[in-house]
Amino acid sequence: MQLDHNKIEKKWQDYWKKRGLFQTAEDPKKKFYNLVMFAYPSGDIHVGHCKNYVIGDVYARYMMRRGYDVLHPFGWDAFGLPAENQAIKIGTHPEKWTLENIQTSDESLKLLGISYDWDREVITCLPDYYKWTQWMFLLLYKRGLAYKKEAYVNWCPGCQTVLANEQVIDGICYRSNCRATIEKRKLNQWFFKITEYAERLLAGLDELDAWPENVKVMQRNWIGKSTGCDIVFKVVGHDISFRVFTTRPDTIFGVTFMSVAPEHPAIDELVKGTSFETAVRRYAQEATKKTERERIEKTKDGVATGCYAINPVNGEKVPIFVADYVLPEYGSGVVMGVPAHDARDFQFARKYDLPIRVVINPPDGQLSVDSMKDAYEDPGVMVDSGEFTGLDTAAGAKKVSAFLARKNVGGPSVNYRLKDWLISRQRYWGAPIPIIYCQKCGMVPVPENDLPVLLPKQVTDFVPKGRSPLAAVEDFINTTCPNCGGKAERDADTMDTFVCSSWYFLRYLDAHNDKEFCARDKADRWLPIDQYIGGGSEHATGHLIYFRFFTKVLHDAGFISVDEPAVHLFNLGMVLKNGEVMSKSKGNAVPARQFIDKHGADVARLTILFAAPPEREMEWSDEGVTGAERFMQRMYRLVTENREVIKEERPSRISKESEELYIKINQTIAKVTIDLESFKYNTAIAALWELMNALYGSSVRDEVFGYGIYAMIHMLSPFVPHLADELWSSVDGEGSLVEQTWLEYDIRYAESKAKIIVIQINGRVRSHIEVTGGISEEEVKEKALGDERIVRHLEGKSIRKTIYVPDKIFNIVAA
RNA sequence: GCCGAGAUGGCGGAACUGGGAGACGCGGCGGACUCAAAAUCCGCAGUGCUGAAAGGCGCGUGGGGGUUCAACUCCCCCUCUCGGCACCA
Repeated sequence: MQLDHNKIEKKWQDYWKKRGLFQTAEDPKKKFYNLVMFAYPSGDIHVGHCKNYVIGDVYARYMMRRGYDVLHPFGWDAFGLPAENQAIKIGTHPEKWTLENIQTSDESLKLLGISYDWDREVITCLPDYYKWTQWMFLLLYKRGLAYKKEAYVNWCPGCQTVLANEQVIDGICYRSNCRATIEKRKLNQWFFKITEYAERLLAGLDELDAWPENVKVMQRNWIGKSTGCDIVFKVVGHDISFRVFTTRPDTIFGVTFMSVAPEHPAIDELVKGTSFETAVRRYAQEATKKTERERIEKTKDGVATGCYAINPVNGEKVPIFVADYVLPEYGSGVVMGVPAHDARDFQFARKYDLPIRVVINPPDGQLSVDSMKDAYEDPGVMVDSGEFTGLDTAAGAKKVSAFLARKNVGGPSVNYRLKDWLISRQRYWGAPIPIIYCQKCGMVPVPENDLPVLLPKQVTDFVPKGRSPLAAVEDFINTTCPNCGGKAERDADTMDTFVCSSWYFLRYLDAHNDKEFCARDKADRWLPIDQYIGGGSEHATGHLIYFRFFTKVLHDAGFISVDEPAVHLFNLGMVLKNGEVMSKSKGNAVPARQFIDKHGADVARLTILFAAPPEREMEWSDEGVTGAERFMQRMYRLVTENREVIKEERPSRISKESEELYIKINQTIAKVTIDLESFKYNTAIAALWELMNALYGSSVRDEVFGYGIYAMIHMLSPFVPHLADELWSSVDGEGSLVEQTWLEYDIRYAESKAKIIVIQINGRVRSHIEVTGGISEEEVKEKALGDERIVRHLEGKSIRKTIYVPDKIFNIVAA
């Protein structure tokens, strides 16, 4: 009797669809929003992609059986560079390529039997979606959170567009097919003011108890809060003062120079018309041309400006340098140089023979400048610091801050590493930025009624030339001003696709609404996401910050009541093949469709689920497939060969010889239930496998045995739903198992009656005794000491003491 | 450099709150069925020494110390792997 997976799977998928089992309840009594991160449509899906969907599906189906009204949607993050690059390569339109990919992938996904509510599918590149992406832009614009500024930005020469900070990894483009070294360019670009939410994004992490710690740590690092103090240095002979940030105000008496970033706008004025001008200009120019990496890798250097600044605590004059180790984007782009207590300043001072002044001593010693090989950066005690001498770092920092504040030359201050999110892109395949430039009125947002600003389809030249291909589309660019009706031009840039993905979870709630991105009552009904199943930790400092940011903005604007999007987050490990991440471009992808065709969706599901715990990386191997296939066949046979004894009632009478089997059944129900709730699907399946082995090995074919098979069928349903429903119907079960309440175990038979108590001597296992029912410590001791092997081992030794762990271990300490 | 996660048989991986390490699977070996093979079913198996065998004794969760009657689990030090951050003042 062979299992015909193709036939069975088709049958049940059709049935689920016909019954509308996965259509979301309009009026949920017990809602559960189960969300799997949506995907980029890159051709067809492979088994590596399937992991996310399968794991999300197991959870969704389990929650359905727990009586929840589950919302389990899917969609496509459909804008983005690969479509455009493909268009350039083979001449097809990005939209065509993308929509075809989506269609193919949808078909494959449906073959997997995932319980999606397909009616809510969202596709971000379609106008009814990106209309609302543009609406989001306008919302941020109105709230002062979207702005345009000229700044040094990350330019990817490969992609011919600017990138957000989050998309630059080690100075390299984040796109795996690009990996070009990022350059700095001064350009006028759109930013979202995520920094305004830095503190709330940071503080909110403390409330996210059910997020993995590593993701929270990564976000904290990314936001990079430091507390310190601002200090104002006046420049001698100029009407300029620098407000510098430091985390170590206690080292203020050790300042011997200042360094200004080469990008700093004040440089011009400092050196104009002086003998330093040429050298400084040249240095600044060269420095700005360098990539971030080049700047990091070279030794610290700089150039004198001939100007001096005044230390506000002691009135000392210190020279001002331009140095490219100073970052223009952090703090004010100016730092005070304290060589004795900062490694970078130390290097710089040694190079230019600047004075090094020790103002902090270690708690238990004394530093001397001559013998110092490195800066002393740890906390210590202030010395040579006027009235502050003798204070330790913590107290000193506080006192100095307060002193500066009192004198109105600085004071306590906080800085974040997080930078504003650069969202404009010089590429075609994205949502157009809904802004119009009027010669008379200036920058004018597109009125909401005019949305969407449609992406023109007649474009044929997608080759990036440093500006958006849209700039060349006259029909698109030329428009009239919504204000005055005069001649005007549209913004030619499109938005970062991370903008599209920052709010997609809201669109699922009301996917067909053409009046709002989502009706308020629907948002209130379904938010927050109860379980977010994330693709991997690479999203920790990108998408997972952005969508928190959007949630907070929409909350502040009164559109949703939550201010964190997701309660639980579960991050999955990737699927590898031959030690590398499975992907089409690496050529190691196992196409899902092909695999399902040959082995079936349930085998694919089982292979994925059993191979490794979901959060860990898993290596795809054919050996895993063999096991899964065997499991399916054995289960199928178990049912077909014993159909007449399968019973859905708990056994009324438990005979002596089937008692242990009944206990095993109940233990399995308990174990599988716990594991389902905590995403330990691999051990849940191991438990099912054990029960199956026990059923195969059972010598009785009574009602306990029959109930065991029944329970197996039940428990299989989240993991291998097609097989489970097929078996369910073959034993006259009604409908689909997703409609059946999850099994409860019989608490009276949850613990094995037969116990083995291990007898140890000095912690080594020497023997064991078997007991059924209760036994007292005295009895155990008596039996243990009477045990032949124990007696032999105790020869010539005396018993010091004994330890008894009830029903488990009896340890004799002897010497 | 800093932060986080991890290292367990030939392999993927189990092990509650400190209580028999190696569940379950793959592969392997032996047996049954078969003319034979596949499939299937049953059994064996961490490793060393010892024993004809049943068994016995030792060693074993990256390495080294420690706490404990008892350590994969707790503490200290070290090595390696993976991920993140890193000129952030």
